[in-house]
Amino acid sequence: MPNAGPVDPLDARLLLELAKHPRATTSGLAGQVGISRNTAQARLIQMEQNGTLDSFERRIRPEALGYPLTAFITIQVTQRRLDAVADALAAVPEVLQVHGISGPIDLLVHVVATDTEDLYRIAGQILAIPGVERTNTSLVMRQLVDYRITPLLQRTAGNP
Amino acid sequence: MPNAGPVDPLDARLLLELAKHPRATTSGLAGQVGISRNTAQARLIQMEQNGTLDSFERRIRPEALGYPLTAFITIQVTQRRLDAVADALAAVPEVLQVHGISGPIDLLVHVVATDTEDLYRIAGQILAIPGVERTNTSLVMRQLVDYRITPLLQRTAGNP
DNA sequence: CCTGCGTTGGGCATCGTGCTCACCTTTCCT
DNA sequence: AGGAAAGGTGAGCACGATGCCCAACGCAGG
Repeated sequence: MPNAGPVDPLDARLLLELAKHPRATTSGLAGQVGISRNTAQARLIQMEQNGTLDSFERRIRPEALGYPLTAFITIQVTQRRLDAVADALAAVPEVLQVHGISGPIDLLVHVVATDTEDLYRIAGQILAIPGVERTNTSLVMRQLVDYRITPLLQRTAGNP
Repeated sequence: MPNAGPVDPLDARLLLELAKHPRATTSGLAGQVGISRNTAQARLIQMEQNGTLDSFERRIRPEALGYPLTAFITIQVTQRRLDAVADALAAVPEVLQVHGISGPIDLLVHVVATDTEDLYRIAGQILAIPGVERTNTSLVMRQLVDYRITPLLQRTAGNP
């Protein structure tokens, strides 16, 4: 498993630059951050391998693929069927991610859909999975804060 | 706003290759997909600009920054205070994303923390925001399905 | 004091990039 | 049918970036 990639301030500054300019070259990044190209290259390769960076899939917007609707479905599962339910969820293409969470609700499922009808179909498909007791679908109507991690990066970088 | 980037099967195949090899070169991708380098380059640049691709931030793992805990906090908000609450949430670095959702619960907040104590502090900080009526914190204990979008990509690519 | 470890600057051959062009095919419009 | 528009192709070219090597330096811990 990906061990904790201990990101030091130097790495953080490189990542901040990358967040601003995803297509920046290694040499360019080195210049911006003020380190030698060799060091920048070493750090980047290391980060790509030690689990600091997630899959490229994260950058692909479902909207662009024709799935403009996002919803979160909470699931209560018959105990001891968690893994079986997870497998069944993984078989649904529109399921992007499944979290096992604490509390009365067992699963939080991140799904996308082409339209409301499609979402209804997917919700039904999930409800039909053996072991699924109860579901609750919440449609995402607005992104009030878009995904960002720069605040934490700046903290690691020693925010100047 | 990013208009829908209509991803065609060719784009999808490029993205699938990129998902497998994030550091692949444009020339390499063109070879793998079986198109000319010129076309691949044009498609990639276009996707980077028309909103098909999300920010690079998405690929940075919070765990690597020293935030191994992930939680989802649901919030009920005093109506008409949504934007004010959203602004206050955006001021919390550990808040990665905020969704406005349908149903009795108004907001779904994605947060990370260094440990449980840290999470408790953040939850308290959120509860103290004027307009926040009720919160409910669910700790993510396991990723039952890791984020993936390849199933949808393969569908777009005309899954062979 | 000495030994690793990471950074540095230099250098080098190769490859990738960004860009331009002429040419071709397909599609759509008149 | 004719013709324009859009997108793919192969070729070419100058420049920069890449991957890799090495000797030297500063700094930490033993």
